[in-house]
Amino acid sequence: MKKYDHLKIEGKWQKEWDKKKVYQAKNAGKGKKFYGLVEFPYPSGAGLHVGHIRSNTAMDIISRKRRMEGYNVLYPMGWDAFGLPTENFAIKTGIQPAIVTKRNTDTFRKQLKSMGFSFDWSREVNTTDPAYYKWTQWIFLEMYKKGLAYKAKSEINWCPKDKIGLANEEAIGGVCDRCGGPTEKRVKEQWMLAITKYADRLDKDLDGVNYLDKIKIQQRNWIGKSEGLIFSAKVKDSDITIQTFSAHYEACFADTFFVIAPDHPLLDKLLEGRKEKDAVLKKAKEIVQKRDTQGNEYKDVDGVFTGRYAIDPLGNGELPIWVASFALKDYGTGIVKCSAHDERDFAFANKFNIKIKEIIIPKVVDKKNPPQEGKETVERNAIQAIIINPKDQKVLCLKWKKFPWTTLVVGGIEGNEDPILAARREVLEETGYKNLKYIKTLGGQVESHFYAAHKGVNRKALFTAVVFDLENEERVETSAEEKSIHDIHWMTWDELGKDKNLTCSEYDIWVDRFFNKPHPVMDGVLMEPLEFKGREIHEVRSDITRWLVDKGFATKKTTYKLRDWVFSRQRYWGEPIPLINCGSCGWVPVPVKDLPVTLPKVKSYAPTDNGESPLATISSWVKVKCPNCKGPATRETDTMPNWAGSSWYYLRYTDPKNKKEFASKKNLKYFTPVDWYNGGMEHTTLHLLYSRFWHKFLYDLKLVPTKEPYAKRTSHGMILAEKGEKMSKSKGNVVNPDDLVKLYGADTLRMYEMFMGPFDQAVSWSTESMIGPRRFLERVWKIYQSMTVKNPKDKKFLADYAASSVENILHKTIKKVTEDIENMNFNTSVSSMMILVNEMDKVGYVKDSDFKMFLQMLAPFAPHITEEIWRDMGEKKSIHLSKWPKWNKSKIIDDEVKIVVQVNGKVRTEIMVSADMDEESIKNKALNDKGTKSWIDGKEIKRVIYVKGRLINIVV
RNA sequence: GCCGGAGUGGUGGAAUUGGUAUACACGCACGACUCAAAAUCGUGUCUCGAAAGGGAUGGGAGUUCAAGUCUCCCCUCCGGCACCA
Repeated sequence: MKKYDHLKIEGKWQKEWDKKKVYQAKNAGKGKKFYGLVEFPYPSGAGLHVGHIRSNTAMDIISRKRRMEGYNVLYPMGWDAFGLPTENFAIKTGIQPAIVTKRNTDTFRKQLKSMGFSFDWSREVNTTDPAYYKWTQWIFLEMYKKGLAYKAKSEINWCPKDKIGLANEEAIGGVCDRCGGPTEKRVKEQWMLAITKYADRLDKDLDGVNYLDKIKIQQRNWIGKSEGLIFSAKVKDSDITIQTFSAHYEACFADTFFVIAPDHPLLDKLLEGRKEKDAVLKKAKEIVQKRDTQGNEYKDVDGVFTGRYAIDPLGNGELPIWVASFALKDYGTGIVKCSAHDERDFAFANKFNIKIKEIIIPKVVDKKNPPQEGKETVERNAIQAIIINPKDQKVLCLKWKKFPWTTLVVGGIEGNEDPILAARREVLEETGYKNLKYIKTLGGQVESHFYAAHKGVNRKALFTAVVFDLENEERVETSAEEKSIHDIHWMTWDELGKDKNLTCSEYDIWVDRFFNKPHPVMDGVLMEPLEFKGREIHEVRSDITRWLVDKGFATKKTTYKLRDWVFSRQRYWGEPIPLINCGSCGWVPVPVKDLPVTLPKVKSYAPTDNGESPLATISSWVKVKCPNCKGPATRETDTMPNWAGSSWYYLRYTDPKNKKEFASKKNLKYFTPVDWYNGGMEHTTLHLLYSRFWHKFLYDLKLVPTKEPYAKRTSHGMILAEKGEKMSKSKGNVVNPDDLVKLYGADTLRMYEMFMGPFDQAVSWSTESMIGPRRFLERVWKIYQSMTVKNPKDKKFLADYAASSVENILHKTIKKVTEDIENMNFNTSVSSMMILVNEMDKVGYVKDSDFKMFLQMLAPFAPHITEEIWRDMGEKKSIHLSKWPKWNKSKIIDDEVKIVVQVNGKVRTEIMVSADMDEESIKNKALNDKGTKSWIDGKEIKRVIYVKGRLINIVV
């Protein structure tokens, strides 16, 4: 028997596929096309990661299946090769980035080829290739011409020790990634791309694409669309008008103060000539500094009064304007109108004793005695009296005799009666205590809904809680009637809260208010404006919006969290920004005929002392003639971020060698959109959003045929190291795929990565477990080698075979694998193929036509071993160009089915019935089965439930 | 804090979407082959119980003939965002 020599087999077929161009896509082929895409890797020095293999194998399986289904498949690969690690390596070693990149991409290519991926290598692209980045620059200039690229001041992270601008990921927590020292913010003029102009479409068009829900949700959160209102307010004693943005404005009549961001541009003007100016600005600066250095850790409620007031547009008078730590200059208008009905505003008002006004009252529904349908609802104002005995701090409670109720003293307010008087009266009537000292009223009213069983009506009560101290025990005799209703008890707050019969849904509210633990009311019933009085806050929004706008109080406004894209980097290893700065003409685009602006060679790759790109040191490159006026001018020395090249690479694959356009219309029309794009969740908010933005821009220029670049987007889970931590060089837990390919083979590695767990979830690596898929492939190999009957004509053999389960399981497996691949359930397709192989092994023989179908189904997973056996069986053409097997319905149907018999939901026995037996007969058979008898004998059978082809449940 | 996702044997995980919980695989134990080991093959492997039976899907309640799956509350872990008005 021949040994399964994976090294020999895999090398042989990889060469053959290359030679025969098996995986090359045809430009504008006639038939149906499929464009499968995986994120092109950054060719780091560390080489291919097992995570790359997971994603690439998945799309490889899908692409291979599509090919076998008759599609013209484009499954390309390339290099996202600009970036920091290469540049930092160059700074350290002096080796040119281009040379390092060449070296790394060669390694990656070799590794990817050794995995047997069906990439069309004739379409390889590289973002650092001038022939590629010519078009990156070209698209940028188109954006510039349309006003989407502009220069603005922006903050960068700056390390004063290394004198270098740092990317955000290099300055996490305000610490320099290189030297560990503190970083600071520096304001620099930077090129920006106006992605916010596309924010609405980037949000809305998600409706039309097939992305995983979690991806859409993350993108939507990132874009952060929020529909709200703008209020304008005149500042008192000045001609300034401030504007505020609110998204939650239902309670805007409660607003009692304004806050402005400490770094708001208007702050200076607001303070002009005022005595508070210096103190306020000092405080504001302090807050901004804390924010910068502490980042997300900074959560202090802090602020200062500006000394100025603005006139409330809703007629609530002059409201103070404060500087507040939580106000952000870049969101909304940077100024907020604040009320007690917002958590942050409330905390701020509390801390600085700013007057508040509450216009939402809480609404509670008694869960024990909920309002009953069909009963009349009686509305009234009422009190709850909280009588405290100062000796032991116990609370006066009533235990009802006819009902299982424990309550406070409760009673209605009559007419225009004062709540305190009403409370005194009720306490006297119900308990006889007459000497009470008024302490306080617990906040505003609470709207309470319950069924008053003693009165037989539903009640909507507006409760006010009034607190008294008991001065002494002196009581008047209460009426016999009162005595028959309830007993008096004194309980601590705690005892009361734990009382099973407590009938007071307001209890938690009273406790919080009593012990001065105020929290903002966010939900409940609106009291102002009068037009909306009594309505619940969560259902009033659309009406109150219309009302506020119609009355001219406010105007509608939509804001986004998404910010414009900072597009400049003061780095060497990126696409030069193709603009020229001319003293007389301003910024002038490099003429298209002069593109690309290529990177010159430099001596040092480190940024200059003042934070400029190293390109700035090469005066021969920087100094140019203005393309416009021919006068002296200088080149922009900033480069693009590495998100630039990846924003459109999928377009270049369709026509990678085109010198006249970034891709021909014809090819774009045929191949785009990408039918299926798989990648990591870490690219959901940046790369995915950026490339959608570029694509939409190109669509507006009518340069691409679709609104969206990717029809479908899925994502893979991360592969973690054995202990469940991230793989990283520093932890030394990185798995090297090269070793595994040598030891077990690419087919085994591919199978293992598909088998190890659900594709979309994170899994821990386990080299030990790889032996499973390896054994599986060896078993496949062995079955083929020992398969003796090749062309069976022997009737007895055919009859035996038909009686065996191989054929049945084979067709079931084809069905399962066919469906599983579409849903990326690779782990279960592998396990079902394992079950099939175990069966073939057990039976001991298999028809070769059936074995071939099995090989075809396995081919996308393990392309080498299947090709080897396929050819050895006499096939002349590649298995990967053969037709995807179809399952035969009639072979899936079982003649006999197993029915589980349950008694009262517990499995008691199983019966075998023929598939066409009718329900009645099956039920009878189950009831008379001896396994069932002992469980149902002498018991009344109440119901028999039959689930077709599955089970019978006998209820006794 | 907010938004996602998850919690099932010693381990990775399955479960036709409400219908036999633990498929498949790893590991482990025992056996066969072997002078021996490796590899391979076979048997066993949630738990209590001698058995009959009972109990288990993070915890607690509920709906149902039937719950890993649905509903409510709570706990833990992972990912993303984080003062977004």
